Amino acid sequence: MPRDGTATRNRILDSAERLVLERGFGATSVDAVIAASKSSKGAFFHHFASKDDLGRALVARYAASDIEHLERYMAAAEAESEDPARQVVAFVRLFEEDADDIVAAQPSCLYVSFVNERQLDPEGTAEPIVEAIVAWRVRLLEKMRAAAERSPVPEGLDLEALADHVFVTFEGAFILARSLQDGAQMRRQLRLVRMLLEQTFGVGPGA
Amino acid sequence: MPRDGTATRNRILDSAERLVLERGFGATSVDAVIAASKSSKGAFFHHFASKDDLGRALVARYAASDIEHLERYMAAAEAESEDPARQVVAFVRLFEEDADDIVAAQPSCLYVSFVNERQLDPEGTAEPIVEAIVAWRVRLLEKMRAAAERSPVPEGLDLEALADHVFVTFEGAFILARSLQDGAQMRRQLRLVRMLLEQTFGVGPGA
DNA sequence: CACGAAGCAGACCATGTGGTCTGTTTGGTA
DNA sequence: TACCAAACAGACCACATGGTCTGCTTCGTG
Repeated sequence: MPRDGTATRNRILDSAERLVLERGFGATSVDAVIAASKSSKGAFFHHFASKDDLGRALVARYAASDIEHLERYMAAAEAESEDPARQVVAFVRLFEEDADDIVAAQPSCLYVSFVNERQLDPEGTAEPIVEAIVAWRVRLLEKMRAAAERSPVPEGLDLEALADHVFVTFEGAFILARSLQDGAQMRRQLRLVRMLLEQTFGVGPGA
Repeated sequence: MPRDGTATRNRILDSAERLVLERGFGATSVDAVIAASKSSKGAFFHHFASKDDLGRALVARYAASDIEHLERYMAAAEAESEDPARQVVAFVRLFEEDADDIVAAQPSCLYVSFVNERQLDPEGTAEPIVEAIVAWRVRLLEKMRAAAERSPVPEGLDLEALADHVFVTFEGAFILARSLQDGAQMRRQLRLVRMLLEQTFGVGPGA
């Protein structure tokens, strides 16, 4: 294996991700990506078969990082307490504490760009996104089910919907924050959901 | 005033809205809009100065319709009960009941397309969106404040965030539903939020 | 009924776009 | 050191796209 081209490939992916998060995938030209990553047409199409191929790679990488993030924070939450209810709350609190940094680092969520502009084949791009969503759902749902067994929850509460609601809040808060151009909205929404979860599972703010 | 061109203009707006909701604004070409609306280049640029101008008109119309929707359902909710807490719950329930129709009629929210692909001048497009968001916030916040005065809510609850959370859930649920290609997710998320609100403001499901 | 402007049709244009091709450099390997 | 494939650089191309222009049709009005 001659020279390692992974560095260039990652530079392209990084630049593309920044641009897509700001302007959307359709509005991001490959020329713009090339300019931002200080590479060339030759380099780009050496590493990616097409623009759509870049899109697939972007989503795959983003989703993988997302799942990794989920597992890391879930592990940290599990280290805080044995009680599944407190674990769920701690999990959301960890994201809440990082909310400002998250929004500052990325003004939007990559999923939105690709889910909304479905000019890519659904098979190739939707897959990693669904995988990530399901990962969040499964991980949170097992905690919530365990928590619901220990302390009673409201009659007819849809735990699966509640598990998904964390993802829903993330996506919605991104849009709210971006619309109002106020990054603090993410933190506020996450704090709210954390409190609703504390209330639902009967977990007080105390240690 | 010669012949009335409003009909053509509306046909263009309707077709454009459908296309943008499905493929995003950037991925929607004016040629596609012209074809879908069975009009012509001449007609298009007679009614709209540019593609961006169409975008502004689309957002303005959508936001106005959104606010109208808000007021209509809020009035219906107010007709159901005198209790502000029950009014809030009823308001969400009305959207919950229409959830399947809403998702079927529009696979996404127009706001997302324009907030995410900010290739339009922020001044022209962001304005109506912010206006609509604030309208929802103000309308729900007054109800929630009144409800919070009657029955105690959890300490430190951010009522403004809770008011915005309805909008956040809408936007997030659109993305969830579209990602999973399951329109039922909207209804489930709205039902969940309704139950969380019932719980928060101490309103039982009974009449 | 003339006429003028709004409404509309469609050929046409300039440019930006995704993608190709040829050529050059680089670095591991026999 | 000769060699070769990977890694790039950048000119080039075909085409889609946003936008213009000319001209025709329709209708309210003097």
